[in-house]
Amino acid sequence: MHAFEVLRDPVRRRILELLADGERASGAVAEVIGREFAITQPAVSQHLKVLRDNGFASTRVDGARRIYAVDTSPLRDVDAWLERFRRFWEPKLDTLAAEVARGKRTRT
Amino acid sequence: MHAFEVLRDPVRRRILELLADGERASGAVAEVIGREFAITQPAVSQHLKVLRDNGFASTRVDGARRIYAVDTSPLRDVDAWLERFRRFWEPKLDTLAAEVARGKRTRT
DNA sequence: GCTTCACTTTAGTCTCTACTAATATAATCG
DNA sequence: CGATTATATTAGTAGAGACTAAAGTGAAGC
Repeated sequence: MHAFEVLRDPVRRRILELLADGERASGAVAEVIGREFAITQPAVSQHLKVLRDNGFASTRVDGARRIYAVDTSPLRDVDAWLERFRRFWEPKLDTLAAEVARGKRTRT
Repeated sequence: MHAFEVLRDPVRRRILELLADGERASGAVAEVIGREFAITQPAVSQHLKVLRDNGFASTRVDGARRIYAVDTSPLRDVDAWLERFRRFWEPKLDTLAAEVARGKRTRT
């Protein structure tokens, strides 16, 4: 599944925002998301599965809990796709700045 | 419609890539896309409409032709959303470089 | 060892969307 | 004007996917 298809769903985007602030147990995510979007715990679990299956999140077992952490590699793909459009809104960067902005390391 | 919902479709992403290289008539887009994705002209026209309606493209009339140009403002929203995740893959930039990378103008 | 808690998986439904075929509109050309 | 070219719109359909309810799995507590 393509990164943009995963990110299409507002619930999944919100889950990633939560995880960006630090890892959380499935139940903790379900509690917040369930409240914000009025969906059930299984629904949240299904979204977590999509995120897992597509490399957006990883899990760690802690007793009966599953701790989720964000994995940003697919987001980098999105960032890379945007690359070709950035010149439309970052037109005036000089060469060095452009290099840096493009993520090309300037020193080790 | 949210930017990610628009970008979810690979056809629409490809159209934006084409338009990023320069404006094109609807028919020219339909010709390339129709060949690459094996879909009809009306299907491409419908995708162009979605892009128009959501601010990803603008049109100019040229006789019987409609010339499409990319409009990147919604892509900037995507870029902005990615912002909070960038620290995961751009951890070592010094302050100045980070400012530049973030698009905050350093002069003027 | 049974009950409870934390979470996932499955089955079924309903809505949404991308598509084709057909039709409409509107400019150009003979 | 009538035919053709360029493009958009409409109607209808099939498939995808997000949800709920219910059932399954497995660790923890008494």
